[in-house]
Amino acid sequence: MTEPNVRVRFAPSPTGYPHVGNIRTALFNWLFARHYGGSFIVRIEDTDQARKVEDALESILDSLRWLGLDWDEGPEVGGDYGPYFQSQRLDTYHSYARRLLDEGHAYLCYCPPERLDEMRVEQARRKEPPRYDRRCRNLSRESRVESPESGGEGDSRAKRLQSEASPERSVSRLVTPVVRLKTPLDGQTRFHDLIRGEIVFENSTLDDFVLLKSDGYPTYHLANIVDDHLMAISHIMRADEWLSSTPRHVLLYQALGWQPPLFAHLPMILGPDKSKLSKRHGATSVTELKDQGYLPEAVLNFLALLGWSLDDHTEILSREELVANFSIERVSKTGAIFNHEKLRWMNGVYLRELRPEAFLQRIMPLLESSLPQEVERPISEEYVRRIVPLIQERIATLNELGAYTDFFFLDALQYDPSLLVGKKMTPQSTLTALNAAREKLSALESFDTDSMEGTLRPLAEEMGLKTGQLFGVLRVAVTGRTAAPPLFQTMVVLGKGKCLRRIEAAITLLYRLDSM
RNA sequence: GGCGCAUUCGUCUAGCGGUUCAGGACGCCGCCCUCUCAAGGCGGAGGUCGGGGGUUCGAAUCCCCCAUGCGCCA
Repeated sequence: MTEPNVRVRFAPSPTGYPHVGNIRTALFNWLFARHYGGSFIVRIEDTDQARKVEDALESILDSLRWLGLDWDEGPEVGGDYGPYFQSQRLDTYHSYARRLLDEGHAYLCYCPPERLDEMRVEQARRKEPPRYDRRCRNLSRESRVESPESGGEGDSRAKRLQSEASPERSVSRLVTPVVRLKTPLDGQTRFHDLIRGEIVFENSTLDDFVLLKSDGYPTYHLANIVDDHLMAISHIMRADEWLSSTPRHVLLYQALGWQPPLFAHLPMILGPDKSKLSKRHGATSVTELKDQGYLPEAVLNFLALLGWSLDDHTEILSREELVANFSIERVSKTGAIFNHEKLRWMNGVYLRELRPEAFLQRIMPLLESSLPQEVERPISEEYVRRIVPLIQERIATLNELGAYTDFFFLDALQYDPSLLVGKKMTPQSTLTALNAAREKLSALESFDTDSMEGTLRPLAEEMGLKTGQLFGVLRVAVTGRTAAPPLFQTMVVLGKGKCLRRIEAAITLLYRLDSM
């Protein structure tokens, strides 16, 4: 606990569903904050109105809650540094843009989009980097007014916002300029990254980037810096992809006379093709993982290990252990491919670790919702409690529940009769075996595993069958599947009556199969 | 195109100059257990540490160059 006043933030845009990469970033920030007893802040970067998605915000917050990543300040909980929605902080951005303008660190740019487009096309043709040519950087006030291209349009609201930001109201009434930062023409901008060390950029490779857009909204750069400073953020932990824009941010901090926070750029989460993980790689949102039957504690553990490790052998870590051990020093530099197979394995580990009662509580709602219509509701908890020990170590995700449980609830089984005929067996021998087993079982007074085993094993021998052959036939008859929990235990749960009925049904099926 | 970052088994990673020409995990294969499937146990295949130069008595570990990948800039 050597870092006092740790304040970190997770700043998602509500433009889509909670991507695992973003949530992993949230997780690292949260772990860092909790490790040092600092604050974890959620700030919503909702200035891009065009890309806003309706339920995205709720979905993101739900994901955080699902994983148990609680925030100290932000939506729903408030805090001393609010508001925590950037769309409610426009005035703040405007005042800082104005200040930069007043102090000569920024200028108004009247270049219309068409000109910028042409410029880019031309730069691309000459294989030059696309950059703003600083045409408006040294314009006098008069020439701006007369600038022939400056007939920008825009809705009146945007103009109003712009005029608030502009000290030159007479000008801004005619056009809707953007505000650009006056980037140093030479020299270097350097900063220290906690994960990657010293990073240096030549200022000559930076252009005069936009701070305030013509619609009156700030760019990511401006809003970010202003908010991080005003919210007293101590460390910025964000994805690698922002590394390239960090020199711009540093320059902005300098222009505003502020001390920048510490930076730590996290490795990204990649798809199997090593490109940034996206929808086309399959399930990428935490919501989807939840729907696929993954446990939050497994996802948390898995995500923590994507880009961070404790040592050379620890794989399973609880939330508390993660908090206790997390450190930026052990964050790796390279992007990590999201490996579903490993997540599945880990989920199985967590599923098996659950106390039977806890496991029961997790699966009850799923059984209620996913079992076929014809199964009577409500599902009996008592009954499921007897099934739990038979399935808990056999499923790796909650979604695999159905395959292992439906036959416990169904009345009549649907399966391919040919499955009944085992290895090195014929329909005839199967039929004989089934009939014999039915007789033995129906004669049983106590329908328990020992009794069944005590009569069925000798029966197999009598009939010249391997136990596996006999049991296999019965398994299919009783469960409709070739892979199922242990036969006798399954039969005990099902009960004598149901088992005998199913064996009889199997015999009927075999007759039909035989006569075909 | 420019700039930046990265490069250890298929994948996640350990390794921070010598006790590691490389350890663990997932996945894969085999064996054991076993009525099937799992779980579990044991074992195996899989990396000339991207390539090339240095530095050093000694480098996966330090430096340089190249290649490749990714990201940002539109």
